[in-house]
Amino acid sequence: MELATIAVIEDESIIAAAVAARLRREGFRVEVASDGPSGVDLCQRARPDLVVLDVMLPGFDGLEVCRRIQRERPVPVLMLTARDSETDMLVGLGIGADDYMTKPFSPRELVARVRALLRRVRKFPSPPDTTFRLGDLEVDPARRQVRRGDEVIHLTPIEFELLYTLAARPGVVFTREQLLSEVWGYREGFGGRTVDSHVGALRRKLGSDLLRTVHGVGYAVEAGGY
Amino acid sequence: MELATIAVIEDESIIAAAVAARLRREGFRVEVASDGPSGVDLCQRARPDLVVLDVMLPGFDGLEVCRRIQRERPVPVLMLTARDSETDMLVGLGIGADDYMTKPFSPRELVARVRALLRRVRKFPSPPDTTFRLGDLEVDPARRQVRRGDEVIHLTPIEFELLYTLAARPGVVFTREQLLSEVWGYREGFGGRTVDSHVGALRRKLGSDLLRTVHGVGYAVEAGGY
DNA sequence: GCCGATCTTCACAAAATCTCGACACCCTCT
DNA sequence: AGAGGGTGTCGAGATTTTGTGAAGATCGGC
Repeated sequence: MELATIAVIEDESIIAAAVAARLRREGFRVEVASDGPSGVDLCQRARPDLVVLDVMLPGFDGLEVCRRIQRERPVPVLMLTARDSETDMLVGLGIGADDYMTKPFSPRELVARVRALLRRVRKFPSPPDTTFRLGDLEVDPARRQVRRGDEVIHLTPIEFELLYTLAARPGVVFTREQLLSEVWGYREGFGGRTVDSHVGALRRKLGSDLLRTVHGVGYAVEAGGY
Repeated sequence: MELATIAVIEDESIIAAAVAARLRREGFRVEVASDGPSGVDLCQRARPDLVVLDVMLPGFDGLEVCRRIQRERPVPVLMLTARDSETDMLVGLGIGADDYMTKPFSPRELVARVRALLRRVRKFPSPPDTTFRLGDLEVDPARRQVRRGDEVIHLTPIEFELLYTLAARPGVVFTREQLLSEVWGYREGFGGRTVDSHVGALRRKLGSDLLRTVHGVGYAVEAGGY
Protein backbone atom coordinates (compact mmCIF):
# COMPACT_ATOMS: atom_id res chain seq x y z
CA MET A 1 0.00 0.00 0.00
CA GLU A 2 1.39 3.33 -0.89
CA LEU A 3 1.70 6.33 1.35
CA ALA A 4 -1.23 7.91 3.03
CA THR A 5 -2.08 11.37 1.73
CA ILE A 6 -2.91 14.16 4.10
CA ALA A 7 -4.57 17.45 3.23
CA VAL A 8 -3.58 20.41 5.38
CA ILE A 9 -6.01 23.32 5.20
CA GLU A 10 -4.60 26.24 7.13
CA ASP A 11 -4.21 29.87 6.27
CA GLU A 12 -1.35 30.85 8.52
CA SER A 13 1.55 29.97 6.31
CA ILE A 14 4.05 29.49 9.06
CA ILE A 15 1.90 26.88 10.68
CA ALA A 16 0.98 25.28 7.40
CA ALA A 17 4.61 25.00 6.41
CA ALA A 18 5.66 23.56 9.70
CA VAL A 19 2.87 21.04 9.79
CA ALA A 20 3.45 20.00 6.20
CA ALA A 21 7.18 19.66 6.68
CA ARG A 22 6.72 17.63 9.76
CA LEU A 23 4.20 15.28 8.22
CA ARG A 24 6.33 14.79 5.13
CA ARG A 25 9.23 13.99 7.32
CA GLU A 26 7.16 11.30 8.95
CA GLY A 27 6.60 9.76 5.57
CA PHE A 28 3.21 11.09 4.53
CA ARG A 29 2.27 12.64 1.25
CA VAL A 30 1.02 16.14 2.01
CA GLU A 31 -1.04 18.66 0.08
CA VAL A 32 -1.76 22.14 1.37
CA ALA A 33 -4.56 24.66 0.84
CA SER A 34 -4.93 28.02 2.51
CA ASP A 35 -8.61 28.87 2.38
CA GLY A 36 -11.98 27.21 2.55
CA PRO A 37 -12.93 26.92 -1.09
CA SER A 38 -9.56 25.68 -2.27
CA GLY A 39 -9.53 23.31 0.65
CA VAL A 40 -12.72 21.69 -0.53
CA ASP A 41 -11.30 21.60 -4.02
CA LEU A 42 -8.17 19.98 -2.83
CA CYS A 43 -10.10 17.26 -1.07
CA GLN A 44 -12.09 16.45 -4.16
CA ARG A 45 -9.02 16.38 -6.31
CA ALA A 46 -6.48 14.67 -4.12
CA ARG A 47 -8.84 12.43 -2.14
CA PRO A 48 -6.71 12.55 0.99
CA ASP A 49 -6.85 9.84 3.60
CA LEU A 50 -7.02 12.41 6.35
CA VAL A 51 -7.59 16.14 6.64
CA VAL A 52 -5.92 18.55 9.04
CA LEU A 53 -8.21 21.52 9.18
CA ASP A 54 -8.00 24.95 10.77
CA VAL A 55 -11.29 26.25 12.14
CA MET A 56 -10.58 29.86 11.21
CA LEU A 57 -10.26 30.17 7.48
CA PRO A 58 -10.87 32.81 4.82
CA GLY A 59 -13.67 32.03 2.38
CA PHE A 60 -15.76 29.91 4.66
CA ASP A 61 -14.65 28.44 7.90
CA GLY A 62 -13.40 25.01 8.82
CA LEU A 63 -16.75 23.78 10.01
CA GLU A 64 -18.26 24.47 6.64
CA VAL A 65 -15.32 22.84 4.91
CA CYS A 66 -15.73 19.86 7.14
CA ARG A 67 -19.39 19.53 6.29
CA ARG A 68 -18.75 19.76 2.60
CA ILE A 69 -15.99 17.25 2.39
CA GLN A 70 -17.81 14.82 4.62
CA ARG A 71 -20.82 15.12 2.41
CA GLU A 72 -18.89 13.49 -0.39
CA ARG A 73 -17.24 10.68 1.42
CA PRO A 74 -16.18 9.90 4.97
CA VAL A 75 -12.67 10.97 5.80
CA PRO A 76 -11.12 11.48 9.21
CA VAL A 77 -10.69 15.13 10.14
CA LEU A 78 -8.33 16.58 12.71
CA MET A 79 -9.35 20.10 13.63
CA LEU A 80 -7.06 22.89 14.76
CA THR A 81 -8.67 25.50 16.97
CA ALA A 82 -7.31 28.67 18.46
CA ARG A 83 -9.12 28.98 21.74
CA ASP A 84 -10.76 26.63 24.13
CA SER A 85 -14.14 28.15 23.60
CA GLU A 86 -14.06 27.04 20.02
CA THR A 87 -13.14 23.64 21.21
CA ASP A 88 -16.28 23.40 23.25
CA MET A 89 -18.32 24.57 20.37
CA LEU A 90 -16.84 21.94 18.15
CA VAL A 91 -17.36 19.15 20.53
CA GLY A 92 -20.84 20.36 21.23
CA LEU A 93 -21.79 20.60 17.64
CA GLY A 94 -20.31 17.27 16.89
CA ILE A 95 -19.47 18.25 13.39
CA GLY A 96 -17.73 15.43 11.65
CA ALA A 97 -14.38 16.19 13.23
CA ASP A 98 -12.77 13.13 14.69
CA ASP A 99 -10.26 14.86 16.86
CA TYR A 100 -9.08 18.36 17.58
CA MET A 101 -6.10 20.21 18.96
CA THR A 102 -5.82 23.73 20.29
CA LYS A 103 -3.05 26.05 19.19
CA PRO A 104 -0.32 26.33 19.98
CA PHE A 105 0.16 22.60 19.66
CA SER A 106 3.26 20.50 19.63
CA PRO A 107 4.12 19.08 16.24
CA ARG A 108 4.91 15.79 17.86
CA GLU A 109 1.46 15.53 19.29
CA LEU A 110 -0.03 16.33 15.94
CA VAL A 111 1.82 13.47 14.37
CA ALA A 112 0.72 11.17 17.14
CA ARG A 113 -2.90 12.05 16.57
CA VAL A 114 -2.65 11.73 12.85
CA ARG A 115 -1.17 8.29 13.26
CA ALA A 116 -3.90 7.35 15.66
CA LEU A 117 -6.65 8.43 13.31
CA LEU A 118 -5.12 6.64 10.38
CA ARG A 119 -4.57 3.52 12.36
CA ARG A 120 -8.27 3.35 12.85
CA VAL A 121 -9.02 3.40 9.17
CA ARG A 122 -6.25 0.92 8.58
CA LYS A 123 -6.72 1.09 4.91
CA PHE A 124 -3.68 3.30 4.79
CA PRO A 125 -1.19 2.18 7.32
CA SER A 126 0.74 5.08 8.64
CA PRO A 127 4.43 4.95 7.84
CA PRO A 128 6.46 3.20 10.45
CA ASP A 129 8.33 5.00 13.16
CA THR A 130 11.57 3.30 12.32
CA THR A 131 14.91 3.83 13.91
CA PHE A 132 17.67 5.18 11.71
CA ARG A 133 21.39 5.68 11.86
CA LEU A 134 23.17 8.97 12.01
CA GLY A 135 26.87 8.39 11.86
CA ASP A 136 27.66 6.25 14.86
CA LEU A 137 24.36 7.09 16.46
CA GLU A 138 21.08 5.22 16.38
CA VAL A 139 17.97 7.36 16.58
CA ASP A 140 14.87 5.49 17.71
CA PRO A 141 11.69 7.57 17.60
CA ALA A 142 9.40 4.90 19.04
CA ARG A 143 11.52 4.59 22.14
CA ARG A 144 12.54 8.22 21.97
CA GLN A 145 16.10 7.18 22.46
CA VAL A 146 19.47 7.87 20.96
CA ARG A 147 22.13 5.23 21.33
CA ARG A 148 25.82 5.10 20.59
CA GLY A 149 26.63 1.42 20.64
CA ASP A 150 25.17 0.08 23.86
CA GLU A 151 25.14 3.38 25.60
CA VAL A 152 21.84 5.20 25.74
CA ILE A 153 22.30 8.93 25.53
CA HIS A 154 19.62 10.73 27.41
CA LEU A 155 18.06 13.63 25.54
CA THR A 156 15.36 15.97 26.81
CA PRO A 157 12.18 16.19 24.76
CA ILE A 158 13.21 19.29 22.89
CA GLU A 159 16.68 18.03 22.27
CA PHE A 160 15.29 14.89 20.77
CA GLU A 161 12.85 16.73 18.56
CA LEU A 162 15.50 19.12 17.40
CA LEU A 163 17.87 16.36 16.47
CA TYR A 164 15.11 14.41 14.81
CA THR A 165 14.07 17.41 12.76
CA LEU A 166 17.55 18.23 11.58
CA ALA A 167 18.47 14.62 10.98
CA ALA A 168 15.49 14.12 8.71
CA ARG A 169 17.28 16.06 6.02
CA PRO A 170 20.99 15.70 6.44
CA GLY A 171 22.98 18.57 5.06
CA VAL A 172 19.99 20.85 4.70
CA VAL A 173 20.28 24.10 6.59
CA PHE A 174 17.40 25.10 8.85
CA THR A 175 16.99 28.67 10.01
CA ARG A 176 16.26 29.29 13.66
CA GLU A 177 12.78 30.33 12.68
CA GLN A 178 12.13 27.14 10.81
CA LEU A 179 13.32 25.18 13.75
CA LEU A 180 11.18 27.15 16.13
CA SER A 181 8.10 26.47 14.12
CA GLU A 182 8.85 22.85 13.33
CA VAL A 183 10.09 21.79 16.69
CA TRP A 184 8.31 24.07 19.08
CA GLY A 185 5.20 24.76 17.11
CA TYR A 186 4.56 28.31 16.24
CA ARG A 187 4.32 30.70 19.15
CA GLU A 188 3.97 34.45 19.15
CA GLY A 189 7.11 36.45 19.86
CA PHE A 190 9.57 34.15 21.41
CA GLY A 191 12.88 32.80 20.49
CA GLY A 192 15.89 34.56 21.94
CA ARG A 193 18.81 32.23 22.21
CA THR A 194 16.67 29.21 22.80
CA VAL A 195 17.56 27.32 19.66
CA ASP A 196 21.25 28.03 20.17
CA SER A 197 21.12 26.75 23.70
CA HIS A 198 19.62 23.46 22.69
CA VAL A 199 22.02 23.04 19.82
CA GLY A 200 24.75 23.60 22.37
CA ALA A 201 23.28 20.94 24.59
CA LEU A 202 23.15 18.47 21.73
CA ARG A 203 26.76 19.09 20.86
CA ARG A 204 27.77 18.54 24.42
CA LYS A 205 25.94 15.23 24.53
CA LEU A 206 26.52 13.89 21.05
CA GLY A 207 29.84 15.39 20.09
CA SER A 208 30.64 18.72 18.55
CA ASP A 209 31.01 17.49 14.99
CA LEU A 210 27.47 16.41 14.40
CA LEU A 211 25.81 19.80 14.09
CA ARG A 212 27.23 22.33 11.69
CA THR A 213 26.68 26.04 12.14
CA VAL A 214 26.05 27.98 8.97
CA HIS A 215 26.98 31.48 9.89
CA GLY A 216 24.21 33.96 9.33
CA VAL A 217 21.74 31.26 8.39
CA GLY A 218 21.19 28.45 10.83
CA TYR A 219 22.12 24.85 11.52
CA ALA A 220 22.36 21.54 9.73
CA VAL A 221 23.49 18.02 10.54
CA GLU A 222 26.60 17.01 8.70
CA ALA A 223 25.62 15.14 5.58
CA GLY A 224 28.82 13.38 4.65
CA GLY A 225 30.70 11.24 7.11
CA TYR A 226 27.43 11.26 8.96
CA MET B 1 -6.43 -22.32 12.24
CA GLU B 2 -5.39 -18.83 11.58
CA LEU B 3 -6.45 -15.77 13.46
CA ALA B 4 -10.05 -14.84 13.82
CA THR B 5 -11.03 -11.68 11.99
CA ILE B 6 -13.20 -9.12 13.67
CA ALA B 7 -15.03 -6.27 11.99
CA VAL B 8 -15.51 -3.16 14.10
CA ILE B 9 -18.21 -0.83 12.82
CA GLU B 10 -18.22 2.32 14.87
CA ASP B 11 -18.27 5.95 13.88
CA GLU B 12 -16.73 7.53 16.94
CA SER B 13 -13.11 7.28 15.99
CA ILE B 14 -11.73 7.39 19.46
CA ILE B 15 -13.77 4.41 20.47
CA ALA B 16 -13.05 2.62 17.22
CA ALA B 17 -9.34 3.14 17.64
CA ALA B 18 -9.32 1.95 21.20
CA VAL B 19 -11.36 -1.13 20.44
CA ALA B 20 -9.32 -1.99 17.38
CA ALA B 21 -6.02 -1.50 19.13
CA ARG B 22 -7.13 -3.60 21.98
CA LEU B 23 -8.39 -6.46 19.87
CA ARG B 24 -5.27 -6.45 17.75
CA ARG B 25 -3.18 -6.60 20.80
CA GLU B 26 -5.12 -9.66 21.87
CA GLY B 27 -4.14 -11.29 18.64
CA PHE B 28 -7.15 -10.78 16.45
CA ARG B 29 -7.15 -9.49 12.95
CA VAL B 30 -9.26 -6.35 12.93
CA GLU B 31 -10.93 -4.34 10.20
CA VAL B 32 -12.73 -1.10 10.84
CA ALA B 33 -15.55 0.76 9.14
CA SER B 34 -17.14 3.98 10.30
CA ASP B 35 -20.60 4.02 8.80
CA GLY B 36 -23.39 1.68 7.90
CA PRO B 37 -22.85 1.18 4.19
CA SER B 38 -19.12 0.68 4.41
CA GLY B 39 -19.70 -1.62 7.34
CA VAL B 40 -21.84 -3.89 5.21
CA ASP B 41 -19.24 -3.68 2.49
CA LEU B 42 -16.54 -4.59 4.87
CA CYS B 43 -18.40 -7.64 6.04
CA GLN B 44 -18.92 -8.88 2.54
CA ARG B 45 -15.34 -8.29 1.64
CA ALA B 46 -13.50 -9.43 4.73
CA ARG B 47 -15.94 -12.10 5.91
CA PRO B 48 -15.18 -11.52 9.57
CA ASP B 49 -15.75 -14.18 12.17
CA LEU B 50 -17.41 -11.71 14.45
CA VAL B 51 -18.77 -8.18 14.21
CA VAL B 52 -18.60 -5.45 16.83
CA LEU B 53 -21.31 -3.03 15.88
CA ASP B 54 -22.37 0.37 17.12
CA VAL B 55 -26.11 0.97 17.13
CA MET B 56 -25.83 4.62 16.19
CA LEU B 57 -24.23 4.97 12.81
CA PRO B 58 -24.31 7.38 9.89
CA GLY B 59 -25.76 5.99 6.67
CA PHE B 60 -28.10 3.51 8.22
CA ASP B 61 -28.00 2.36 11.76
CA GLY B 62 -26.55 -0.69 13.38
CA LEU B 63 -29.78 -2.60 13.39
CA GLU B 64 -30.05 -2.28 9.68
CA VAL B 65 -26.42 -3.28 9.26
CA CYS B 66 -27.04 -6.24 11.44
CA ARG B 67 -30.00 -7.38 9.37
CA ARG B 68 -28.11 -7.06 6.14
CA ILE B 69 -25.02 -8.93 7.14
CA GLN B 70 -27.03 -11.67 8.78
CA ARG B 71 -29.00 -12.03 5.62
CA GLU B 72 -25.90 -13.22 3.85
CA ARG B 73 -24.51 -15.59 6.38
CA PRO B 74 -24.71 -16.11 10.09
CA VAL B 75 -22.06 -14.30 12.06
CA PRO B 76 -21.99 -13.44 15.74
CA VAL B 77 -22.65 -9.79 16.45
CA LEU B 78 -21.71 -7.85 19.56
CA MET B 79 -23.67 -4.61 19.75
CA LEU B 80 -22.53 -1.41 21.36
CA THR B 81 -25.27 0.85 22.64
CA ALA B 82 -25.17 4.25 24.24
CA ARG B 83 -28.08 4.19 26.62
CA ASP B 84 -29.91 1.55 28.49
CA SER B 85 -33.15 2.24 26.71
CA GLU B 86 -31.59 1.18 23.46
CA THR B 87 -30.50 -1.96 25.11
CA ASP B 88 -34.05 -2.84 25.93
CA MET B 89 -35.15 -2.09 22.47
CA LEU B 90 -32.51 -4.33 21.06
CA VAL B 91 -33.26 -7.21 23.26
CA GLY B 92 -36.93 -6.74 22.60
CA LEU B 93 -36.54 -6.73 18.89
CA GLY B 94 -34.32 -9.72 18.99
CA ILE B 95 -32.40 -8.64 16.00
CA GLY B 96 -29.60 -11.00 15.30
CA ALA B 97 -27.33 -9.54 17.93
CA ASP B 98 -25.77 -12.16 20.14
CA ASP B 99 -24.61 -9.93 22.89
CA TYR B 100 -24.50 -6.25 23.68
CA MET B 101 -22.63 -3.79 25.84
CA THR B 102 -23.53 -0.26 26.87
CA LYS B 103 -21.06 2.57 26.63
CA PRO B 104 -18.92 3.41 28.33
CA PHE B 105 -17.61 -0.10 28.57
CA SER B 106 -14.34 -1.53 29.70
CA PRO B 107 -12.10 -2.79 26.92
CA ARG B 108 -11.29 -5.79 28.99
CA GLU B 109 -14.90 -6.76 29.21
CA LEU B 110 -15.25 -6.31 25.50
CA VAL B 111 -12.41 -8.70 24.87
CA ALA B 112 -13.92 -11.17 27.28
CA ARG B 113 -17.23 -11.09 25.48
CA VAL B 114 -15.63 -11.38 22.10
CA ARG B 115 -13.75 -14.42 23.25
CA ALA B 116 -16.90 -15.86 24.71
CA LEU B 117 -18.86 -15.39 21.52
CA LEU B 118 -16.14 -16.90 19.42
CA ARG B 119 -15.88 -19.80 21.76
CA ARG B 120 -19.56 -20.34 21.43
CA VAL B 121 -19.34 -20.53 17.68
CA ARG B 122 -16.43 -22.82 18.16
CA LYS B 123 -15.33 -22.67 14.64
CA PHE B 124 -12.69 -20.12 15.37
CA PRO B 125 -10.75 -20.70 18.51
CA SER B 126 -9.68 -17.41 19.97
CA PRO B 127 -5.98 -16.70 19.86
CA PRO B 128 -4.02 -18.09 22.73
CA ASP B 129 -3.60 -16.09 25.84
CA THR B 130 -0.14 -17.27 26.60
CA THR B 131 1.86 -16.28 29.60
CA PHE B 132 5.10 -14.49 28.97
CA ARG B 133 8.13 -13.35 30.88
CA LEU B 134 9.03 -9.82 31.68
CA GLY B 135 12.39 -9.73 33.37
CA ASP B 136 11.98 -11.83 36.48
CA LEU B 137 8.22 -11.64 36.26
CA GLU B 138 5.77 -14.03 34.71
CA VAL B 139 2.69 -12.40 33.26
CA ASP B 140 -0.27 -14.71 32.82
CA PRO B 141 -3.13 -13.09 30.95
CA ALA B 142 -5.43 -16.08 31.24
CA ARG B 143 -5.30 -16.00 35.03
CA ARG B 144 -4.71 -12.27 35.07
CA GLN B 145 -1.82 -12.89 37.37
CA VAL B 146 1.74 -11.79 37.78
CA ARG B 147 4.25 -13.99 39.53
CA ARG B 148 7.79 -13.50 40.66
CA GLY B 149 9.08 -16.99 41.24
CA ASP B 150 6.48 -18.72 43.39
CA GLU B 151 5.07 -15.56 44.79
CA VAL B 152 1.88 -14.27 43.23
CA ILE B 153 1.81 -10.50 43.12
CA HIS B 154 -1.68 -9.25 43.42
CA LEU B 155 -2.58 -6.57 40.89
CA THR B 156 -5.89 -4.80 40.61
CA PRO B 157 -7.66 -5.07 37.24
CA ILE B 158 -6.45 -1.75 35.98
CA GLU B 159 -2.94 -2.32 37.15
CA PHE B 160 -2.85 -5.58 35.26
CA GLU B 161 -4.24 -4.05 32.11
CA LEU B 162 -1.79 -1.22 32.25
CA LEU B 163 1.14 -3.54 32.65
CA TYR B 164 -0.15 -5.85 29.96
CA THR B 165 -0.60 -3.00 27.52
CA LEU B 166 2.85 -1.60 28.08
CA ALA B 167 4.46 -5.01 28.07
CA ALA B 168 2.93 -5.84 24.70
CA ARG B 169 5.52 -3.58 23.11
CA PRO B 170 8.56 -3.45 25.32
CA GLY B 171 10.54 -0.28 25.06
CA VAL B 172 7.95 1.60 23.11
CA VAL B 173 6.75 4.79 24.73
CA PHE B 174 3.02 5.20 25.29
CA THR B 175 1.52 8.60 25.96
CA ARG B 176 -0.93 8.96 28.80
CA GLU B 177 -3.62 9.51 26.27
CA GLN B 178 -2.84 6.30 24.44
CA LEU B 179 -2.91 4.43 27.69
CA LEU B 180 -6.19 5.96 28.66
CA SER B 181 -7.76 4.92 25.45
CA GLU B 182 -6.27 1.44 25.32
CA VAL B 183 -6.60 0.50 28.93
CA TRP B 184 -9.60 2.44 30.08
CA GLY B 185 -11.48 2.80 26.87
CA TYR B 186 -12.66 6.16 25.87
CA ARG B 187 -14.57 8.33 28.29
CA GLU B 188 -15.42 11.98 27.88
CA GLY B 189 -13.08 14.45 29.51
CA PHE B 190 -11.25 12.58 32.13
CA GLY B 191 -7.73 11.66 32.79
CA GLY B 192 -5.86 13.93 35.12
CA ARG B 193 -3.26 12.08 37.04
CA THR B 194 -4.96 8.74 36.90
CA VAL B 195 -2.37 7.05 34.75
CA ASP B 196 0.40 8.35 36.93
CA SER B 197 -1.22 6.99 40.03
CA HIS B 198 -1.49 3.52 38.63
CA VAL B 199 2.03 3.60 37.32
CA GLY B 200 3.05 4.53 40.82
CA ALA B 201 1.13 1.56 42.20
CA LEU B 202 2.79 -0.80 39.75
CA ARG B 203 6.19 0.45 40.69
CA ARG B 204 5.44 -0.06 44.31
CA LYS B 205 4.39 -3.64 43.70
CA LEU B 206 6.78 -4.71 40.98
CA GLY B 207 9.84 -2.63 41.65
CA SER B 208 10.73 0.82 40.48
CA ASP B 209 12.95 -0.21 37.60
CA LEU B 210 10.37 -1.87 35.44
CA LEU B 211 8.55 1.19 34.19
CA ARG B 212 10.50 3.95 32.58
CA THR B 213 9.22 7.52 32.64
CA VAL B 214 9.89 9.43 29.47
CA HIS B 215 9.65 13.00 30.57
CA GLY B 216 7.22 15.03 28.53
CA VAL B 217 5.96 11.99 26.68
CA GLY B 218 4.76 9.06 28.70
CA TYR B 219 5.78 5.65 29.97
CA ALA B 220 7.38 2.47 28.66
CA VAL B 221 8.49 -0.85 30.10
CA GLU B 222 12.20 -1.30 30.05
CA ALA B 223 13.15 -3.30 27.01
CA GLY B 224 16.73 -4.28 27.68
CA GLY B 225 17.65 -6.25 30.76
CA TYR B 226 13.96 -6.97 30.93
C1' DG C 1 -27.36 -0.49 53.83
C1' DC C 2 -22.65 -1.58 55.28
C1' DC C 3 -17.99 -2.91 54.11
C1' DG C 4 -13.86 -3.67 51.63
C1' DA C 5 -11.48 -3.04 47.44
C1' DT C 6 -10.56 -0.03 43.83
C1' DC C 7 -10.48 4.00 41.22
C1' DT C 8 -10.13 9.05 40.55
C1' DT C 9 -8.81 13.42 41.86
C1' DC C 10 -6.29 16.77 44.44
C1' DA C 11 -2.53 19.19 46.58
C1' DC C 12 2.15 19.73 47.40
C1' DA C 13 6.95 18.61 46.93
C1' DA C 14 10.53 17.22 44.00
C1' DA C 15 12.63 16.86 39.49
C1' DA C 16 13.44 17.93 35.07
C1' DT C 17 13.46 21.05 31.61
C1' DC C 18 13.12 25.43 29.28
C1' DT C 19 14.01 30.32 28.40
C1' DC C 20 16.77 34.16 27.89
C1' DG C 21 20.16 37.51 28.95
C1' DA C 22 25.14 38.56 29.61
C1' DC C 23 29.55 38.33 27.94
C1' DA C 24 33.39 36.60 25.37
C1' DC C 25 34.67 34.99 21.12
C1' DC C 26 34.27 34.28 16.09
C1' DC C 27 33.19 35.29 11.40
C1' DT C 28 32.82 38.26 7.41
C1' DC C 29 33.25 42.36 5.08
C1' DT C 30 35.74 46.47 4.12
C1' DA D 1 43.31 45.22 11.22
C1' DG D 2 38.87 47.08 12.73
C1' DA D 3 33.93 47.22 12.89
C1' DG D 4 29.68 45.01 13.55
C1' DG D 5 26.82 41.57 13.96
C1' DG D 6 26.41 36.43 14.70
C1' DT D 7 27.42 32.54 17.81
C1' DG D 8 29.03 29.56 21.96
C1' DT D 9 28.33 29.12 26.59
C1' DC D 10 26.82 29.44 31.19
C1' DG D 11 23.67 29.90 34.75
C1' DA D 12 19.74 31.90 37.33
C1' DG D 13 15.00 31.83 37.54
C1' DA D 14 10.67 30.51 35.59
C1' DT D 15 7.91 26.82 34.01
C1' DT D 16 6.42 22.37 33.26
C1' DT D 17 6.13 17.69 34.40
C1' DT D 18 6.19 13.97 37.57
C1' DG D 19 6.05 11.36 42.21
C1' DT D 20 3.23 10.58 45.99
C1' DG D 21 0.06 10.17 49.76
C1' DA D 22 -4.43 10.90 51.23
C1' DA D 23 -9.23 12.10 50.65
C1' DG D 24 -13.44 11.24 48.40
C1' DA D 25 -16.12 8.73 45.09
C1' DT D 26 -17.55 4.22 43.14
C1' DC D 27 -18.60 -0.32 42.74
C1' DG D 28 -19.84 -4.90 44.07
C1' DG D 29 -20.77 -8.37 47.40
C1' DC D 30 -23.06 -9.68 51.57
